[in-house]
Amino acid sequence: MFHIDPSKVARLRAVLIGQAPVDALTETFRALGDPTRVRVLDALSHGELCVCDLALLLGLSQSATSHQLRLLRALRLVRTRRAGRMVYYALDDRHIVTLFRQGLRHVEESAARPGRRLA
Amino acid sequence: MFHIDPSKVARLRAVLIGQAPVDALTETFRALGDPTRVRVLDALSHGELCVCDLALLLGLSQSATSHQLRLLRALRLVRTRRAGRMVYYALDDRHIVTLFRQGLRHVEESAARPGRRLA
DNA sequence: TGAACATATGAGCAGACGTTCAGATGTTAG
DNA sequence: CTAACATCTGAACGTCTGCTCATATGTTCA
Repeated sequence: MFHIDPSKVARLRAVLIGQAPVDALTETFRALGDPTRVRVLDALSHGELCVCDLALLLGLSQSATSHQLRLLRALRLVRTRRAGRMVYYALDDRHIVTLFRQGLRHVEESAARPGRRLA
Repeated sequence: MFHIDPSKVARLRAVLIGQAPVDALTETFRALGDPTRVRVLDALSHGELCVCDLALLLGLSQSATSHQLRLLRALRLVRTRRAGRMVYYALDDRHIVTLFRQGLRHVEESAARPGRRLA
């Protein structure tokens, strides 16, 4: 394989982020890269919800909802509050909403431009 | 399945974002949810690169690099500039960098807190 | 305690994803 | 034109993902 400018590549290596941040970023974005989880976070951005109401809202089974919430919790995107047998889920912090809204801004602006898609 | 507050759920339905924004958001975040693509965008945030140098930088085959760039281009995250036989890729707009950096801020702050993980 | 309830979790499966491999496309130089 | 080159693309393959199903955990109330 041929390369135009190996010295530029060498210089870049020193600037790029390391494996740990890459992996953390990937995990976070991957969590947001699923329609169900996007809808979960959108719903929770309006306030906490118990698992059963969230399941009703999204038209999901209780099990599927719980599995997704578990994943989001492991990534610290949501946190829980127990109230008797119910468990209420909420966004972990304002950072998540910011990230979410920034993504929305991108897709809205992107949709405004003429677009080509994959086959 | 039982539900605590169906009326709250009904009220929420009117506020949630629709399917088109959900899908667009999902697509965008999913594109960022892969370590290879995270590294591609990180690299391109420092300036445009041709496919071969990008492949060298990331230790990927030319084909794998091209496939990923194609995906990123379809999502309007990167754009191309042809110069002879070479094709240079660059981030499509500043929005992408913002989204990327906001994600970084989250994972850095999140890493600072004590964390629990999945099994 | 025991029954009912709300949620959590493990196994299994169909579909999606990222890579490699082989070959196509489009460009430059002779 | 042909040869060399840089990139693109389709097919195929192993892996990962998100769901369902069945069951476990932990709570409340009689």
